[in-house]
Amino acid sequence: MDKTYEPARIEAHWRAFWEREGCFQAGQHAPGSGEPYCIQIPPPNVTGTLHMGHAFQHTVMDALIRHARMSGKDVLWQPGTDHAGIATQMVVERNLKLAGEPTRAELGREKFLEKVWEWKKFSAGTIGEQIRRMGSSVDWSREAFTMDPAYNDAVIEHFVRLHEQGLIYRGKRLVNWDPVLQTAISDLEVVSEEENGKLWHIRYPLTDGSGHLIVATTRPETLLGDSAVAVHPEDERYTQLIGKTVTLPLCNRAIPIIADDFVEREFGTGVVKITPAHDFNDYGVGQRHKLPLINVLSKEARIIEGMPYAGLDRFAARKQIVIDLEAAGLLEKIDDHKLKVPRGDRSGAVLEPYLTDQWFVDLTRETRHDGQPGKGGLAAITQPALAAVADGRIGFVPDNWKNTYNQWLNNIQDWCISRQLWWGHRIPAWYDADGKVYVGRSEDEVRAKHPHLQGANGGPRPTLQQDNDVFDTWFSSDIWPMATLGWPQQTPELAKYYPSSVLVTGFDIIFFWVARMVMMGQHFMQQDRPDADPSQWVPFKEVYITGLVRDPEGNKMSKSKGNVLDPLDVVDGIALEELVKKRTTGLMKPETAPKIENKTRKDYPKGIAPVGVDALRFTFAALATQGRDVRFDAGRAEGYRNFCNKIWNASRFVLMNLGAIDGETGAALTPPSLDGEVVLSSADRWIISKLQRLEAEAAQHFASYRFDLLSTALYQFIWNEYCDWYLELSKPALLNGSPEEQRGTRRTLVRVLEVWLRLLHPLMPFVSEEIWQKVAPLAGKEGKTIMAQPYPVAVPARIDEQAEADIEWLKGFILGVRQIRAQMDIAPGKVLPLLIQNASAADAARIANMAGSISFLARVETPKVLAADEIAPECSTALLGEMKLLVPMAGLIDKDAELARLAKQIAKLESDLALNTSKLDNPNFGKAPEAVQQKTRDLIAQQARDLEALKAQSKKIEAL
RNA sequence: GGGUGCUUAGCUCAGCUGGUAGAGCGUCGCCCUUACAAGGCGCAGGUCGGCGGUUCGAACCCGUCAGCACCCA
Repeated sequence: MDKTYEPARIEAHWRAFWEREGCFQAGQHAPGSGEPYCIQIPPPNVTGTLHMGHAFQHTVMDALIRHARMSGKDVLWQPGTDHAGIATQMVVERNLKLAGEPTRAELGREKFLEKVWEWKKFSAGTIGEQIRRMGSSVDWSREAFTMDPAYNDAVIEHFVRLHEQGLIYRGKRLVNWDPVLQTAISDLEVVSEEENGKLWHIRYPLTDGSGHLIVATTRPETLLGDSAVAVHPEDERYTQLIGKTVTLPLCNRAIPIIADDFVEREFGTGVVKITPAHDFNDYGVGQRHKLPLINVLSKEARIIEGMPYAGLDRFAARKQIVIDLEAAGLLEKIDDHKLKVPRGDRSGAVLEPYLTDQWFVDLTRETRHDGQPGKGGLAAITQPALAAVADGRIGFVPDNWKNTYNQWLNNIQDWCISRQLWWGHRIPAWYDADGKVYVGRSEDEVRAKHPHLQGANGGPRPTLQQDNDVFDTWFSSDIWPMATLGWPQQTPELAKYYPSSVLVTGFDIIFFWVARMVMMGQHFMQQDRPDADPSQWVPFKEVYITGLVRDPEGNKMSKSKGNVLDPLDVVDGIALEELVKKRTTGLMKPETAPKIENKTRKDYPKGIAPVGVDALRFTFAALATQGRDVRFDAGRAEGYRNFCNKIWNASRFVLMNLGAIDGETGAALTPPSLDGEVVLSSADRWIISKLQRLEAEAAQHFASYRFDLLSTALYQFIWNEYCDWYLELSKPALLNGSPEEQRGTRRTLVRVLEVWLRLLHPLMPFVSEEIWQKVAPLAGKEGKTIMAQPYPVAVPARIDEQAEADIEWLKGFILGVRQIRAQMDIAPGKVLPLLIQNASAADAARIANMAGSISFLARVETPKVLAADEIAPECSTALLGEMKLLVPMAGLIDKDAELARLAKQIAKLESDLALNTSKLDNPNFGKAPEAVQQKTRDLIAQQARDLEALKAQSKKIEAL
């Protein structure tokens, strides 16, 4: 064993070993129930790389998975990636541009898709490598991709079935249109932020020449498509005008003045223009008042042919229209105005409400949209999804996230699932020459279903044209839990692993993904398993919502902000200059580079030190509190790297003391046998007892997903109990104990170590495996890998309260001496004489039993217990219960220093005592439970006794 | 406008059903003590955002105010 912990070598070795040995594959299990346990990875976008958020969630999932595997479950951790339609298409287009290759349009659909597949192959490899390096024990043999042929079939199947059930419709609706990407996007992909704009006040002359109305608008260019102007029905300023018409400026069309109570009287002039084809509110007004829809924009957001200003971009048109209105004397005024501008979350382009034909999933109707008998989407999909959480078949952790889920489902809109992209699942709909649409699993199926499409009497078949569009990516990941297990085939895997045990994901995709998986999973599995318990319909039993990883200032990490970290840069370390370079190259907005550089230099002045995978994983676990933000702190990761080093060295100590390695060289030796009689000391029994408590705690924290508490418990036990105390206590025992005692201590050293390595394994797989391999045989354990060993379970019978009390007493004893030593500036190596006054019989027995430990740890001579009538010399004092620890001052301790030390203790004790006394003096304290009262009385007695002792001591010294 | 959180030591955060506030990192002092200086030992540091209420007792429950954050419209 090397003298220092070097993670890189260890990690590479065991990663290869585990995969070679097939340790991650589903269907195998340690001795136990073999009950299925399944997690499906939230599939990362195939184009990207793993970021800190992925690494965090993968840490959590891998901990759960390794814990389940060690607990004897039949474990499947399903990996895979998502084709991420828009994102991927954008990335590939950008790459083509950077490489100076032909554009998407120039390539054409087929050639372009070849390019995307090339990129996918490369990118998926990177992601897979990252997942491997983090030690994630996913079953690679089952890796899935949302564009795999089988997965594709599942996507088509779920669309066709929904269509057959009347839950899909195609319609001309106003959708969010991205004029840059030239596709529709769903409400969820719209980001609205307040921006500075203008409010133009425009005069609309009354057609009868009796004056004009002033209309306030933020979008003057849409005036070309106005169908009406509207006022509030109770707005007295305008009531007499309702029903008249105004003449639309620049167009000379007469449009009606209508009344609708959606108009806010306080906004602008209280008169608004109504443009039903270019505004969501106006669309509703148009429906209510049967107004014509006048489209004025093309897909690129230019004014269309046949309109004034034809060919002008929307913003150019706005400028020109304002100029022309001004020239015509129709512009009343221009105010500054803040407004919410909707932008596409991918392109950043200002979106247009745009009238196009799109496919929708009905989620809002009680009955079928087409009037056929049967349930509509509200009854068939949305309400059952709400019920699954309401009746507890799906639980959220933390629980309050169900509010977010419910709120969204209660206000849901129909889902626009078509996208005008090339990369994705092409919509299985075909159009005949008349534009009539047929939906089916394939063109053949469509023709088979409709005899008139087969060609009469062997004549030519009518041509069919497939829909050019693809599905929204989320309309394929919504069946991830089913499709990765083989659905729509009823496979054994689907039978065994569906529903999965838990979904681990961030709160930001509760709507996008979680809710939609529940909707679809339940809808289809209810149909496939009509007789099963409803708990078998949902896609997962629990949803564990993690926080989002943020930078040290609490900002969300994003490439554009330049504050992203590659988890592997934390693992391997990265120099500042390299990190700056990484963050400032390939930016969408190169002008932000200086700012990013400054922030990087501020956040990581020395770069990032390498910590290894185990330390990073442990850091994530420690940060996995129930909050919604996780601020990543590289210093914390370094702290846990040190923890790894501690583990490493503690293990070296154990192996050395068992004769299994050479202390100097670290070379392996043949250790002497530990067989034979053993005697366990208080310390041995104490650490075994503490271990039981740790095991119980670990079980509890896994059950409640409290990885922060789990990591703290492990850290405390390993460092503060096992290393700080038990290893130290073992030293005198190994030096001076009888053969039986030595054997007892050696055995306890190695067995307790072997157990906590297993406890630690789900969080720190590499270092625990590396050490376990060496330690296990000495602890009488055999096995190929720690991965397949049982996760330790507490044995309550091994809790030893007597030993625990003994060691707590010992710790207090040693602390007392150490405090005197440190506060009196006595050299640590100096062996002190020690007198004991007022020792009870129990104290005396403990002193006798643990004399070796006391001398070694406190660096004192054998304590001399004074008889009741014996007079002590002048001493520095520490109290332990009623017993006094006395270090003679002669030649060691300064009188004033001791007085100052005592005074401080006295002051603290006095204030504590006053507090407790006043509590007890409260006449109503009698209402408190007896146990609480007794505890307070005991405490007061103790404090009073200590106070008296210290005061007496102080007086005595003062008198010197 | 509707909703959900947050405010505890210099920093990042725990604090279970209300019973004299905890951890890690950092700071300070002493130490290269034969597993570990990526270490050991010890100390310091908080009127738990403000105010009010319930209670014998409030970081915790209720109300209110202030500040911050996020989501939805």
